[in-house]
Amino acid sequence: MRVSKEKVAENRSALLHAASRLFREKGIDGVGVAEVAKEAGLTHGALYAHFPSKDALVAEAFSEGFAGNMAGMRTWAGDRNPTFEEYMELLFSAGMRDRLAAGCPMAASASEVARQGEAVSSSFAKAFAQEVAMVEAALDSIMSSAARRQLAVAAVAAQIGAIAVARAVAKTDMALSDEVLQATRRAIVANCQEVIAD
Amino acid sequence: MRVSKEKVAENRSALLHAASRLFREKGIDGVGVAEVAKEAGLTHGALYAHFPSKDALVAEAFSEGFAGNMAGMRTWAGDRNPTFEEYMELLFSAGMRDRLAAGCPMAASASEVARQGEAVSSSFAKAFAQEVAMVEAALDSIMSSAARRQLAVAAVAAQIGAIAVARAVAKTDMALSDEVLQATRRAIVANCQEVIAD
DNA sequence: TGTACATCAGTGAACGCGCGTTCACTGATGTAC
DNA sequence: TGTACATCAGTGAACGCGCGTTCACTGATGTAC
Repeated sequence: MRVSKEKVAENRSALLHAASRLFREKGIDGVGVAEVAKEAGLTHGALYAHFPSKDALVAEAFSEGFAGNMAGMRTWAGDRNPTFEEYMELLFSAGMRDRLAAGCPMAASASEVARQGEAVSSSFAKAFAQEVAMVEAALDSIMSSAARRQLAVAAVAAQIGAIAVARAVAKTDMALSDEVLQATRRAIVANCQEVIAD
Repeated sequence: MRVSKEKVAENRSALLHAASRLFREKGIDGVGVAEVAKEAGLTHGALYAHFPSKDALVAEAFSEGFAGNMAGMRTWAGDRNPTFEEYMELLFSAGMRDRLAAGCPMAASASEVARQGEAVSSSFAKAFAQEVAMVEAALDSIMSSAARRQLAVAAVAAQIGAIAVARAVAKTDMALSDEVLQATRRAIVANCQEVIAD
């Protein structure tokens, strides 16, 4: 039966949130449209009134999840201006590794995105650029803009790798998992300090 | 019909090679056992005479693929002793990004491994440790062993992230893809030089 | 060395299952008068 | 404001399909005598 315009928007949002959470948790191929719809309190048929295909849902859910993550980081930052080191401590923390469902969708899906369609790839690229911009803004203004850009790109790429590796080995070697986060963060932060010192 | 012992070993090897290649190319969930068996010149039923389940095949195929990749790197190194910088140039190259089927299985499956069983996680951890050891051996002996270890762990984790990100955005933004590889490699190499300079 | 037979890798049909997607239908919402 | 009706989000059965796994069967291999 037809539902109110408010309810339509609400359902669409519920579908995106459910999809975003489940894809991060179980992988894109690991979750069916029926499970997403059920999680949102709907049946699978209703999903196709909102999205033309699973692929379209994946792309939108990725943007949604990333936007939520960015908002979470802005909340964490509050009104103080976190330093680069503080950002890195957050991004490479055990909490980031362990919060799969609410964490960064880039780290959760990095290797899978390469096999998805262009819409998903484009969403990923946009999200990456946004996170780079956020990190760049936290970098000391002493640095040249080119150096800031390079360091921010390296920091975000390294973070995605470190989180993915830390998650992959967590099931069998927690000490290694912690070491990966710490070592990668220290290398990135040390490089930042070196650039400033020059 | 029964086949000779040599043929059995040959078929098992063909299954592992096909699985290893296909999983990297299409993802673990993206390839069925029938496709793997067909690629190896067998029917799907035969696969279960060699492996008790798909999960067991995945774990062994991962080890196989990683061993092949390590062997390839040793061939590339030859009898000269590549420097850390040379290793990084290889690991962060466009060729590494583009050679999905023959490239490093860690970068191809990083985010998927977190959702697999313990056998796969254990295979991943072993492979990671081996690559770290290889990179560590290339590091200047001036460094303390702790510093070498930290730098090698960071380098391999950052490389996995950079390759995964570079592949994810390659479909829509090749300039960004190239930039990610270059920026991450430079940050890691610069950090190495800084450690040496201290 | 030759023969009889147990072994078992490989075949291909079949299993139940969940996938993404479609569609006839329902009935409350929103709109035109 | 009240009524008649078109719209369309949501339902749930059904589609063909490929999945991982099982199993009765085949027949060449390997072995025991």
